[in-house]
Formats: sequence, C-alpha cells, structure tokens
Amino acid sequence: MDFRLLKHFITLSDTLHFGRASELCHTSPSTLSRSLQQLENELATTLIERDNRHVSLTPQGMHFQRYARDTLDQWETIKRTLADEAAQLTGDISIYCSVTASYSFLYELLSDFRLQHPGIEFKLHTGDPANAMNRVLSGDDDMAITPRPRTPPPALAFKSLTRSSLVFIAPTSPAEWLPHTPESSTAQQWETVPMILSEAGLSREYADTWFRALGVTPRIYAQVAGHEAIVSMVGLGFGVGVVPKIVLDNSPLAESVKILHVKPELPYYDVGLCVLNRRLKRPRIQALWEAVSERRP
Amino acid sequence: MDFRLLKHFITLSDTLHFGRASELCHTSPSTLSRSLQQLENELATTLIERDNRHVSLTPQGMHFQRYARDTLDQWETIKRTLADEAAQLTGDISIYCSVTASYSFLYELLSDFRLQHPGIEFKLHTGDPANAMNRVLSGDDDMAITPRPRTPPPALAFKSLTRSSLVFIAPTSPAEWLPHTPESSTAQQWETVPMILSEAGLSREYADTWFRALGVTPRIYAQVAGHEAIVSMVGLGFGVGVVPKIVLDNSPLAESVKILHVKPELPYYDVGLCVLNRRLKRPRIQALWEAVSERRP
DNA sequence: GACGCCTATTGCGTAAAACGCTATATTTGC
DNA sequence: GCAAATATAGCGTTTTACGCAATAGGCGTC
Repeated sequence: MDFRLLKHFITLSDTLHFGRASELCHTSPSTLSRSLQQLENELATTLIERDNRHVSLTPQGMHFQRYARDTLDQWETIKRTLADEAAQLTGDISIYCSVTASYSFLYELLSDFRLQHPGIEFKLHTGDPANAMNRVLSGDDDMAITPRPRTPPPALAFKSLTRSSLVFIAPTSPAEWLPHTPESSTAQQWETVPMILSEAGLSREYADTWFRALGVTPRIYAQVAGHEAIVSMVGLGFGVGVVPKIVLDNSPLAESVKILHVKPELPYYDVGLCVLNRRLKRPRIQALWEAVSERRP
Repeated sequence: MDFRLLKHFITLSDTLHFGRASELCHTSPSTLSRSLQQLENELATTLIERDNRHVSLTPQGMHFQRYARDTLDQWETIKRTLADEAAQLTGDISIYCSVTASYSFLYELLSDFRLQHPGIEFKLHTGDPANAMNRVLSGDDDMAITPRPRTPPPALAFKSLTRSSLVFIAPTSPAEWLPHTPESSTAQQWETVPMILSEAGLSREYADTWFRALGVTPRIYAQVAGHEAIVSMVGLGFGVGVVPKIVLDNSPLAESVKILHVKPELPYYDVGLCVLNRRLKRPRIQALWEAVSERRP
C-alpha cells in the first residue's frame, strides 16, 4: 500500500470525476483508475461505485475516506515531528562515574549543556571507577568519568578534565599500627599496617606499584569497590587507605581521616571523560563532547 | 511511502541486524538497506545509526517505530472493518413516497428487512406522488412509491405493490352543487361542481381524461399538491375531489367524506416501487429490491 | 429514435524502478 | 595480524508502472 494510492483515492472521492481528479494528481486517468483498482483489490471491497457515466462513494468508501485522511495527516505530522526532533537534539545520554565525580564534575559539565539542549535527558550511573571503561566499551553507558589508563583502548576517545593525586589516608584516631614516620618510609613500618585498597582500577595498580618499589607485600585488610567506601572504612579506624585526593575533598567524612604525606608520593593521574569512538557519530554525544572541549577557556 | 518500507523498518528495528531482518522479510539485505535509505530520505532524518558492525536506533528511530506500528495496526483494522461492513450491508436507503404510502405500505415493506439488515438506515421523504419519479430520476432519493405510469422511463425499474382505484369523494355534509345522480353522469350536472384535483400526476391525468370523455370542462376550485390535502379540503366542504381509494382508507378524515360511485368508473392503477436501474447494482438497494419480490407469497 | 458527446476502462509499447548477486570497505574477535 | 562478519555500492536483469490510443457504454439532443 502506497500513500499515493490514498492521495488518489481522496482526490477522486472529492471530485467524483476521474478526468478532473487526474489533473489534480498530475497523472493520467488510466493511472487513477488502476490506483483505485489496486486499492480495492488490497481491501477486497468496492470503494467507489462507477460506470462510464457516474461515480459515487460506497458506504465503505466513505469510511475509508476518513481513514485515508487521518493516515495522511499522521504521516505529515510524524514528518514534521521528526524534523523538529532532528533540529533540536533529543534522546538519552547515559554517563557512568563515581559518586565523587557526580558531586564534583558533573554539575559543572552539564549545567550549561542542559539549558542549550533541553531535549536531551541524562541517565547517571554511579559505581566503582574501575568498571568505568568496561561499561563504555560494552555499550552499557555512553560515557564515563574515569582515570585515564596508561594505554587507552583504541576504540575509546579520551578527554582530560582534571588531574588528581592519590593519597594515603589514615584515621585521625590513634592506632598502634599507624606508621610513625610516613615521610621516610621504611619497609618494616608498612608491613603490619592494615591496608584498605580498591579491588581493581588505577588506584590499586598505583598502590601496588608503590609497595613493590618499597619491597613490601602489604597486609591487605579489605578490598573495596568504590573509593568512597574506603574513606568510610578508614574513618572508622579499620586501617590505612589509598584514594584520589578529590574523593577526600568531596567526602563528608573528611574530618575523620588525615592525609599521610608519604615519600615517595603516589603519582598524579588524569581524570577524564571517555566515549566509544563510534558513538561520537551520534549528534547528541558529539554535541556534549564538543561542549566539554569548549568549556572553561 | 509504501507500507513495505514500514514493515522493513520495524523488522530491522526489532532485530537490529540486516541479515536476519532480510530473512524475516523474505528479501535480500541490499533491498533492506535501500528501503531504509528511501525512508530516511523521505523523512530527511536518520532513523538507524549503523556501520559495518553495529546497528542501533536513533531517538527519531524509536519515535518512528511507534508511528510505524500504529500505522500498520490501523491498516489492518480498516481492512477488517471494511470486510465486516461488506459482509453486513450498511449505508442509507432514501425512499420517497406519499404520507399515505408511508402509513400503508412501508411498515410491511421494511419491518422484516430492518431485522435482517440492521446496518442499513432508511431516510424517508414524504410528498406529492407526482414528484416521485423525478426524485428518483434525479438521484435525490434511491426509491419511490408511486403510481406506475403508462410508459415508465427506461432508466427506471418498476415493481408493483398493489392496485388501487381512483374515486370521486364528496363531503358528507349537503351542498347544492353535489351531483344528484352520480351513477349516471350527465355533462351539465358536473359543469358546476367545484373540483379539487392534483396539480399533476397520474390521478390528475386520469381525472382529466374522464372529464374529457364526458365532454365537460370541469370547474376547478383548487389544485393541490398531495392527495391527503384533497381529502382535507373535500371534508371541509369545498368541493368534490379525486383521490386514490387507498388514501381515503388511511385518512383520519374518512368520516367527513363519502365516495361518489360515478359511471364510468375511474381506472385502476398500479402502485409500485421504482428505482434507477443503475442503482440496482448497489448491494443494499439490490437486497431491498429482492426482498420486495419475495415478500408475501 | 438515432446520433454524438462524455467518460471510465483496457491493451500495449515504452520507460522506470526495484531486485538480487557480487564485490568492497571496515570493524571486531581470536 | 588475520579471518570472520556485515552494511553498502555497482550492475545486469526482471518486474512494475505509466501514458497513449482505442473501446464500451450511458445520456442528452435534434
């Protein structure tokens, strides 16, 4: 069923005259006759009673006329609607990040963008930054805020937002296992410290590297998913943790812990936004990506 | 826009895979690809984001998917509806007849038919029987109950319902101009009688013929449209009228008038149903026509 | 009552378009 | 890095659609 058939039928049912209708449709009477035949075959119904001299609608024809008009109207409506939607970006963008990132970066990142593109909805998923890249690679989320790995997968595009340092944190309450001179680290003063580390992710890798350089196998008290939980456990006095400083700055438990200024310091790392290269073709993703580039000159 | 494009799009948006969708559509992947291109061209929008390895719906695609499903649903619905309507006759049948006919014939004519074809509505127009054939010939009404003329127009089909005689009627109240011996008519006793006749139609023609045979030019007191009004005027004592006996039999004023048994008697005539031959092709008209044939064995 | 006009329909030759096969480019997983 | 997967463009063939001209039938008119 082609919409041209509907147009032909409507014109015909308005004029009740094949010759005049064919002119209005910019076609020949024979084409119009065949259009109507095709329509009536598909519907297995007579829509227009006609002979060489008279043309009139059957009851079914009147009914079908309403259908045809509605259908063409709806077609015009969807065309206009889709054009409007294309002009104004719409759809969802899902972002995966840590709770900390949702506090610290996101507002700044999205506040302007939301005003500029009110048709776009954001779906925010928070969780352990260690999963961030996989969530993007698997397509579960469009974007993620994550520490930039040393060698990002080629399918991902990366954009730095800020740098942050990893820090050791200890409870402010006293504990006998606290290293006495964290500024000059010795192996033996760290061997008995109960450590609270990430299960995985860059902070864990950096911490492991740090201990290996010191020649120490740390006593791991707990492995935690999510940096925020590390702050909690350290604040409760369970041990010493390693977290990005930015997590500490945004933590409501910052008072319960203190930074241990160890030597050598843990490395800085980039925190940035990542996205699948191929999703950058999506207009709304591309728009956000570029908005991030142009932010804060 | 062809509905096949919509089907292709829906299958594609369900499977998100050109190969599998093409099998479901019983076509080739290249056809499917071109269907989608055509659709996107007509809509000037990207519906499906795709590369050699991934297929996904855009926001517009999701919106259009709803439209496409609705549209195909509506198409199936109208097909079913029209098929039902075709199985059960529907539409209007308009009938023109005199008030008398509407009392006397119509109930009998239509009562069974209405039960058998509840989808058909009747539009009843009453008026002077003299107009009946013209109403049908011009297409204003589908059918009419009318006296059968001596030579019916070739475009009309005719079917007798009953015979009726024309009668002279006079007021029951005395009047000096009343013919004293209607049974043996003489010219002079009729010349002064105030006659109340139809303006036109068969009853008028027959009356004229009757008077001409008698060699009398009647004194016409009033020319009336509609036999029922003749009974009224005669009942009020204005003169002598000529009406079909059946009108008298159905008149509430029958008590106010009496039949004059004139010699020679006015002729009988057929009262029947007429319809345009070409309208007999309409199923509902044909059904009624045949129901009339089979009525009352 | 025969003739001529009007008009929907059909036959047929041509034009267009749609289809499927194949090759290609590109991506992904091992 | 290689092989498998897959959407798409090119191209030859088939199918479909179009319009012209002829046909058939109804209707008004002389």
